[in-house]
Amino acid sequence: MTTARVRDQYHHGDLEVALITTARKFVKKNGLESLSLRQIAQEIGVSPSAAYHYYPDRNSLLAALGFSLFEELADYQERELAKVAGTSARAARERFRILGRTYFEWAINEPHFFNLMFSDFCLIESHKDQARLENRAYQTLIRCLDNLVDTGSIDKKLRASAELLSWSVVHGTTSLIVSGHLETEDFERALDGLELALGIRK
Amino acid sequence: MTTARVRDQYHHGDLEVALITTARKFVKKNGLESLSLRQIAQEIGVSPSAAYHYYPDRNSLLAALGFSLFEELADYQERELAKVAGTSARAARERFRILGRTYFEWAINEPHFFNLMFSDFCLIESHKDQARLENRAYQTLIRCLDNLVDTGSIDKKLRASAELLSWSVVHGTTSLIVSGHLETEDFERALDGLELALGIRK
DNA sequence: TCCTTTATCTGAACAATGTACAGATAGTAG
DNA sequence: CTACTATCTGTACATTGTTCAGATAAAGGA
Repeated sequence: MTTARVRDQYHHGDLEVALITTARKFVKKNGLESLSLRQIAQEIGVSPSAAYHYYPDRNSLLAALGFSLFEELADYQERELAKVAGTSARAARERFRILGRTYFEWAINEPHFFNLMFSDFCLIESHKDQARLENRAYQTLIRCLDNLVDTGSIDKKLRASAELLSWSVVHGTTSLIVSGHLETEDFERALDGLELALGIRK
Repeated sequence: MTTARVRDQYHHGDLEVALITTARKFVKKNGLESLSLRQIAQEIGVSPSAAYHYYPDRNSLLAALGFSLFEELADYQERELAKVAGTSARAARERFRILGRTYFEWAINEPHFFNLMFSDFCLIESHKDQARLENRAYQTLIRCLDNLVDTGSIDKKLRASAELLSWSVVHGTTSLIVSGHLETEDFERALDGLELALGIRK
């Protein structure tokens, strides 16, 4: 009976996570511009000023949501990567491809999330939690590239540049497609080109 | 005496461009989030509702500003490119480098502009003027890569992928640096890696 | 069990914003 | 000089983020 009495009570019980959850729902549907604290509060069934006990302002809520989305993306990527085990060259190449594809699909399926993650809102409290989140995805990429080196599938001369190139090609095409400057099919073309340029495929 | 009587008159005379000019000034300083139609109107010395004669809403004004910034960027790039003439391999490589660097510097110097250009606002009336603007920068890139092929500075096997790779690496690193996910120095490192991967430099 | 303290939320209020609309004003064409 | 049209004003309204004094509930100590 402790968890059931959530609504229509003076004390909500779990307002802090309810705020993010509801904000997530609104951003998913309508993007960040139209996100309203008052609508969120109304949806939860709480006063407009209740949110200010947990977040100093609207921007902070958006930032918190944004950072949680980085974790969601990393979770998704690791889940998909885990499906392809093995130490073969073929497996290493497929994991490299999956790493890029999951990033892209995440952005295509939830463009509003992608926009939030790389907006000014997720820049405020930078250089702290952010670096940790960043590392999680980055370490995955490094492991992936090391696998490719181990299986002799990548030009060793390019190993030092490969991380930055891979990340920027994947993020760059994704960003350009989401913002309507490239076509959806261009992503796979870019991945092909990247593998060619890195010597992963002949 | 026709151009002087601009302020404190019932008819402003050039409100349409004044709106964009003033909007430009505000976005440059404080970004898009805080841009207010009323502040713009006040700065120009005009009623809050005057803008609606030229733009149906706030988004349209931001879109118009955004598209004009694409032209500004293209102007800047072509101006800088023109400084390096010649058909030598060295000149071709330098132009390639300048093309990326101007894109990056533009974004670093005016991050708010960059954010607007690739925001949802500049996506509304897509597939029309946008394609034309896009082409202008894209044609410049193609000419640049053709020069590199002519001077034998680029791996012919990679020519087909080179456009997409170059554009996405430059835009990707720029976007990641502007949003605080990479360091400023990473841009030149990425360009080095790109030239290495494309066979432009050994 | 009662009382005090603390965390949590409400309610009313304020200034600022985007936008709509009826009307005023000024250039322009006849 | 008159009629017309483009341009801008003034007022109004709903909505927003945010503040702050106070109400309410939970927790802790006697």
